[in-house]
Amino acid sequence: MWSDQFAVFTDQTNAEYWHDFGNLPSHQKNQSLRVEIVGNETVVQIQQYQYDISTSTDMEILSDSEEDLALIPTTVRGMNSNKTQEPENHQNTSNSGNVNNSRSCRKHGGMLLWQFLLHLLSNPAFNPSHIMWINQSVGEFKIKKNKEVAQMWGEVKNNSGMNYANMSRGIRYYYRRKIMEPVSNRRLVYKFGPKSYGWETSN
DNA sequence: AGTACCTTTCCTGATT
DNA sequence: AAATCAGGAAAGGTAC
Repeated sequence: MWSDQFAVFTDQTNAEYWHDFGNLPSHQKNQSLRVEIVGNETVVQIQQYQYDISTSTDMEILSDSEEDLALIPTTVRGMNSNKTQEPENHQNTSNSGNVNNSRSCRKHGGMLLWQFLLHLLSNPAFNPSHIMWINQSVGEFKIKKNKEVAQMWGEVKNNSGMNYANMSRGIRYYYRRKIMEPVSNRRLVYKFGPKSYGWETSN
């Protein structure tokens, strides 16, 4: 359920990135991705199928350093696409390019827990069935199927012993770091904090 | 090898 | 009563 829309790729420095194909139709999903650094630009090549550049002109590459989430100038090229463009003056359009929820991120020994939750929230396969926004404008969401979500988190981490108690402890450790903020008296409700990003509805 | 970071595991006690 | 929440303590895993 997870791997068919998820891919990991590396750049020339062997840094790993993950990419979530979001709502791309299945025939457009493919594991064959390549990343090159050209000048100050990260070029992502998607091979062996037509990638509709018009729906996702640039990829969001999120830094995992805590200070700021610089958007790395990025070009996505479908190798067989006729519509391949060469934007010489790339633009850091913050979220507007990700029409299909396509999303990628520099790896940090795998996805982080809060990014995993955000990923589920942006995927209609799991939102609202397993997890849903309560108030997205303030980052508040509810985990509806906590056991299933914890098990999925275990799949991501290759840990079959993961359960909700352990996963929620990880979330609680986010409070001190302001990645999440506590929500009192609301069971299974959590809230993203100022140190997380990517959930804001407007910039 | 050492450290920093991000959990994971286990726990006790409180709350719903 | 069972599930969930709060957070301490320690250990694991990864990256650098």
